[in-house]
Amino acid sequence: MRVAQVRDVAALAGVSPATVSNALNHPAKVSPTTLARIQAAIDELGYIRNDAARQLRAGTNRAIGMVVLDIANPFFTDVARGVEDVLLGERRPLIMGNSAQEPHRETNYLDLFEQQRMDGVLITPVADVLDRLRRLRDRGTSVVLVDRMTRAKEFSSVTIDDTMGGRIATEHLLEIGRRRIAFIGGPVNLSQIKDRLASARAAVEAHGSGELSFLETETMNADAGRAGAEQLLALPTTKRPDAIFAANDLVALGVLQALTLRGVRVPDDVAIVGYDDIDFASSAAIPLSSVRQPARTMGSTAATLLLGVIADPAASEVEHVTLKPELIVRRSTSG
Amino acid sequence: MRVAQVRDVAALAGVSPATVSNALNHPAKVSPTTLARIQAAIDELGYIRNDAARQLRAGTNRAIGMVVLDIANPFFTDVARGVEDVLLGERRPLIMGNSAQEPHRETNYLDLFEQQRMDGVLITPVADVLDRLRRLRDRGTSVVLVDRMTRAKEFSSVTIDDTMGGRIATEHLLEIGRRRIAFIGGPVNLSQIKDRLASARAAVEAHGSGELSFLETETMNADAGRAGAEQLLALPTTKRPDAIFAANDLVALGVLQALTLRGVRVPDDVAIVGYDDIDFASSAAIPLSSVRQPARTMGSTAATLLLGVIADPAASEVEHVTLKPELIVRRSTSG
DNA sequence: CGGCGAGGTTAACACGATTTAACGAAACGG
DNA sequence: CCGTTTCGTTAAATCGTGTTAACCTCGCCG
Repeated sequence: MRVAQVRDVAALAGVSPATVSNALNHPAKVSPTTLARIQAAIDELGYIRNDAARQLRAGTNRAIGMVVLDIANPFFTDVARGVEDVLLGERRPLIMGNSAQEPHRETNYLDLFEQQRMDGVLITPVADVLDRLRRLRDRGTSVVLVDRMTRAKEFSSVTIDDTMGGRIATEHLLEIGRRRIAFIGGPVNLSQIKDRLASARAAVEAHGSGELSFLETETMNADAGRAGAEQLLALPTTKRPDAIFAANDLVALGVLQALTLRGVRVPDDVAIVGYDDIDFASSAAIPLSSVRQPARTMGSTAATLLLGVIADPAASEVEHVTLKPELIVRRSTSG
Repeated sequence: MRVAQVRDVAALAGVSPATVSNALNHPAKVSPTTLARIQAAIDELGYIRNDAARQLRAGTNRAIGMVVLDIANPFFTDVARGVEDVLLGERRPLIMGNSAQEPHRETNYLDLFEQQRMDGVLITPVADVLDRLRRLRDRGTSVVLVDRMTRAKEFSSVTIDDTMGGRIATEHLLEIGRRRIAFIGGPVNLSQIKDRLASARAAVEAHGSGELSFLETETMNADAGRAGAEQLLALPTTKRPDAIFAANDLVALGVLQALTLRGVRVPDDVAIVGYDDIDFASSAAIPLSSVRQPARTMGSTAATLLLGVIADPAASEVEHVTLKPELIVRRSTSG
């Protein structure tokens, strides 16, 4: 069955194709009566415009591409929700791709977005894709970075203040009387980890008493948390930490599980603070204190920033928004 | 800056545009030496083909669209991973949309996929979109249903055997000596829930002794689990269940949390079985027994099925694949 | 030496919607 | 009554690639 086209609609409505196009894209230019006739014809034929043709002629694709770092991590799906919130209002489709932290997947999606001549792209980069992003921009696709910043600062970005996050978590542990704090997470070449760790160290130092140890992991999932906890439990009792600061909630949940299974009381023996405040943090057997990252807000902010750049790529300044995290205290640090 | 086109590449390589097109799409038709010259020109200019033009001319969009029911549910992100696994190998981009169980979002994505003339669509429908799907198919877009089946059976589908899932979970609870089993989940008009509940009832009946109560919830998240558990705890001790079968792991985690906080011992006082075996099930403080759904396999199967239909829409029969779930026993049912 | 076939290349058109410039008709004022 | 403006409509050109049928150039064989 042949699919209805503009000229079919035009024929049925008794006007020319150009008028149909005007009706769809510039309704003000068409008289109300013909507008109604055209709409009726569209409904009758079930006409749906061919977006490829529209795109080719218009030279622009209204869709926004997003490369998510890890779709299995609730933090990033929350970010995506925030982006959707904004784009839906603008009637712009969101094309989401999952790089799963693999550079070749990331490249794949960038290729796709480049071929599609997208209006804009949001990305949390895995590999070094700066040159790719520059090329995208040169071709007319606006780019905003999410949860990452480049040194050169040539692209707008939205990040969350990790220095503050590390500080408030550590200060909280110190305030409830803990002195031997262990930080679990990694790898340390992630700027997020670096910042959280550094500010945790600074907080301990500023406090005067207490000490901070660091247990680096390769990944940040529950397995890493379990392994890290086991390692700490192997220490002689006097050396054992009385508080653990996990680099994210997945790690914290792993830690919590390992401690529980070994009969260590949380928070009495060991307090735990996580990071991200994913849904599961509050659903844990012992609800987890966590540094809440405004993930959804980050998504909506990034989308808004991107729309601004798209609206006027030349004029708009490069802008870096830093959002503030917030400590959510729950049972795991307040026996 | 003007973007390089086929004719620019052709000019630089000293051939005609048609030859460049042949080099890209039918390399066998072009001599190796000119092929090399063209490739060099492409690299030098950084040429990237305009997919809108390709699509318009070819009348087909290689991308596959997927409408995910709830991107915040790890079960569905696992399904998506399975789909990706297959499509990546075929060099077909996956365009993922999240309906978040809202009909208007679902419609939005279907509109998009229809305008884009996608080759294929995978969907876990929320609302009644059968007529939309039929129209898609009539326009040449193949459709495969994921985790759902229509009564009319006009579309291929992949589902998981919920009857079996309900049975094995219940039999397991009976085997470890539990007799008062409560099923928590809903809404009951979901065929999944209906099947799991019915087969749980059947299993209890077949066993001869024991009873099954049903606590319906409106949604299936941790909050619903917490609320349900509170309700059960309010019962007089003799009426309290000694086992809970939760309709999914999110509910089960909520139940586990509520019980733990109230000092109920799991599994000694109450055993818990969940459903889905999401990552967090094994990471819970008390690792959760759960009916594992082969989510990733479901995704890859659906994708494979879809590719088959796309390859030959006329010849291929409508096919329904039912995958078998598997019971994973952990601490929550094996003190 | 002429005809033939194969492989490689080319020119021209097609895809479906949008835009531009031109056009006709109605409305208006002098 | 005629010239001008306004509004709605139209024919034709355009976007960048893929395909088709024709074409050219060799090399080969009779």
